[in-house]
Amino acid sequence: MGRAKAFNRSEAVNTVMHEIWRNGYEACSVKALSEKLGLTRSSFYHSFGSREALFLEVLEVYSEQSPDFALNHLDPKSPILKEICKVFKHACIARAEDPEHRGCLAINSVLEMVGTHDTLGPVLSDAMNARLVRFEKLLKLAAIKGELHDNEIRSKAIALINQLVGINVLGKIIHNSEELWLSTRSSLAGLGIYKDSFNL
Amino acid sequence: MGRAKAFNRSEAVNTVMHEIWRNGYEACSVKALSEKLGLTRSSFYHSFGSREALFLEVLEVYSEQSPDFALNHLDPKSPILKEICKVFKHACIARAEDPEHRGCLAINSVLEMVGTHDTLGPVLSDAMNARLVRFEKLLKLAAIKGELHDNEIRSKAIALINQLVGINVLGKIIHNSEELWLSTRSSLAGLGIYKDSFNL
DNA sequence: ACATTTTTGTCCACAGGTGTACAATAAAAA
DNA sequence: TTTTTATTGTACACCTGTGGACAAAAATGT
Repeated sequence: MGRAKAFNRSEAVNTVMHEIWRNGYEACSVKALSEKLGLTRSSFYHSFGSREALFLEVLEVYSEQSPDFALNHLDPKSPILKEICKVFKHACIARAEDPEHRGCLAINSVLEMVGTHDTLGPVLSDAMNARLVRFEKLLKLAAIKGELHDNEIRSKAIALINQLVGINVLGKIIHNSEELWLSTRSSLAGLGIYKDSFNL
Repeated sequence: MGRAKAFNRSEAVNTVMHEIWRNGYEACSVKALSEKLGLTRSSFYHSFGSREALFLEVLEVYSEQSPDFALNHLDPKSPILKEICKVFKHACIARAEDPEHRGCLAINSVLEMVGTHDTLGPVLSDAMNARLVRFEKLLKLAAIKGELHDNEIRSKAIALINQLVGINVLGKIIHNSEELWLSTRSSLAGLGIYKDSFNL
């Protein structure tokens, strides 16, 4: 009953994700995306509703494959700080060694749309804040477990986001993951989050 | 001899700077800029040659009023680290308290164009690298003067750029300059660059 | 064969943008 | 007044984009 879909939806979302990642949201017109997908514009609108709706779908998929996704399902028994540091090292490698140096889709989008796009701006801003809150919770947990001094937790959480943002932008300029990581490690060590015993 | 210019060129460049700062380069079409300036498109092309040429002019003007411009003409006899920290505090205030939360024009442009714009991308990337080299020189000088350990200078210079980038992006999310500065101060202290005696 | 659903092709009317060209007008100095 | 330059108005030919409409074609299960 009924014709089968000719294209794999999640594959299409993935393709669009990479297009927006590479070129930014505004640079990806419905026409351009349709052509990339091998669809007509009519089919595009029929399948995805609108470019904005598709972006939200893309953002969800992206967040699940982002370097810091691991922090969402952290075992409370595991060494929190070490896991955080691992994520940062992973981010340095991912950003500096991406042959296209695209940075992080979410952060790129924050820069592009917070303050200018009426509907997507707030969505992105909220997503960023959620990341901040997540770091705050993890650091509090680490403090309870005795891995960290319990002072300036909020400041340190902001510092972590700050560091992550920096890595994503600097990855476009500095293409040497080792250099990026050594600098990141210095900063994390300064905050009392990296410890030499981690050996990363 | 000959008609006098009806509009102040540097005033116009300033207006365009604020437009690009607010909305990004690509969002500012020649038409939009011309209208903002109260010129026809013909006059625009006649006066500025092209949008790209005008952007380069804007970038130069911007860099001279950017929070970190002070670091270009630093008296070698002054306390280097303290001056650097002052610039960072100034940046926190400027970014968080900007009612429009535009961040830094140069960094926004890096995000928008490095990797996608053939001619402006490299210009922006080079400008960023120049900032990095400047921090490196300042830290070396500070080390010679005994203000700083002379190890990991390059890493620390990268960390400074990283911090500056982070502030510029986070200013779009965190609108509390005190919070931003306290976090920045923690990071700078961790790197051995901020010292309590600075009292900032 | 049939009903059903997806996908296509092709329109529409519209808004916005590019770069260039050229004649016309305005303002200032010689 | 004349020369010189700045600025305007207008036109061109073109490309890209939006969202929606509708009939036609293709592919599938029953």
